[in-house]
Amino acid sequence: MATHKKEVFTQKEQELAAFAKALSHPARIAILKVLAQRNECICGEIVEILPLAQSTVSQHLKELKNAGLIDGAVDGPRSCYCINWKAFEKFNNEFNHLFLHLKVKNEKACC
Amino acid sequence: MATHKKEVFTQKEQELAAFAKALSHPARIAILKVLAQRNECICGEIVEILPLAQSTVSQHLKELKNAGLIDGAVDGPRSCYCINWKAFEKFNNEFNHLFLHLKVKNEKACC
DNA sequence: CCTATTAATCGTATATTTGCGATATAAGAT
DNA sequence: ATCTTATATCGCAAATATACGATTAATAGG
Repeated sequence: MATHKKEVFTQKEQELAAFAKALSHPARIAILKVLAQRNECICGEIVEILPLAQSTVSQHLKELKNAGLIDGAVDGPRSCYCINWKAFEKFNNEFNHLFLHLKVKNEKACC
Repeated sequence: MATHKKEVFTQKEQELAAFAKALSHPARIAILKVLAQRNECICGEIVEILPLAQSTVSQHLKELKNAGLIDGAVDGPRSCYCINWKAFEKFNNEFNHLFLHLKVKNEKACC
C-alpha cells in the first residue's frame, strides 16, 4: 500500500542514497561531465550538447542542485552552473567510509 | 511523451548511472551494510533487521544482484548473498576517473 | 515601453519504482 | 509422502521519475 519508507532508515543511509539518486540517470552524469570539462559555468550550452529538450535539461539541473552536487547562479538573463566539488568529495568519502574500509575485514568472498 | 532516452547516452554514462541507481535507495544501502559487516553471507537475517516485508527485501536483493553489486548462491533451502567487491572497486574507480581527476583542472569555482 | 533571449515552471502522458500480501518453489526433516 | 522453513515470484496499488510542449518570468537592448 504505502510507498517509500525512507524515514525508517538512518540519516547517513538516506543521505548516501540521495547522492546516488542524483547520479542515477545518464543525462545527469553527462551534464556533470560537461560542467566538469568547461572551466566556465554553462547553461544553455548543455541544451545544445545533450539530445534533450530545454525543459528536461532544466529539470535535471534542478535535481542536481537540490542534491547539492552543483551550484547555480543567475547571471543576467542566463543561469550559470558549476560543480560543487566539496559535495563530491563528501560523497566519495562517505562511500569509501561505508564500504571500502570494510573490505579489508572480509576480503574473502563466501558465495 | 516518450520516457527514458537512456540509449542516447554513452555506454560509460549508462553504466555509471546503473551503479548509482542500485545505491539510490536507503534500504539497499542498509542491505549492503549488513552484508559488509557480517563475514558470513546472510539472507533471512536481513529481513529480521530491516523493517521491510520479506518480498520487498527479496526484490531489493534482486536489484543489487542484477546491478552486479552482490553475488548470490543457493545454499540448501536458503539463499546466501555477499558483496561483489570487484564491482564496488570498479564503480569507485569509474567514479573517480570521471570526476575527481577533473577537479585538479578547475578547482576554482565560478559561481 | 517593446522585443528578443534565456531559463524556470506548469501541465500532462507514460514508464518505472516501491511495497505488500498471496502464492509458488525448493529442500530438509519427520 | 507430508510438513516445515526459507526464498523467489506474481499481481496489484500507490508514488515517483522522465520527457516534452507551452507558458511564464526576468533581463538586456533598442
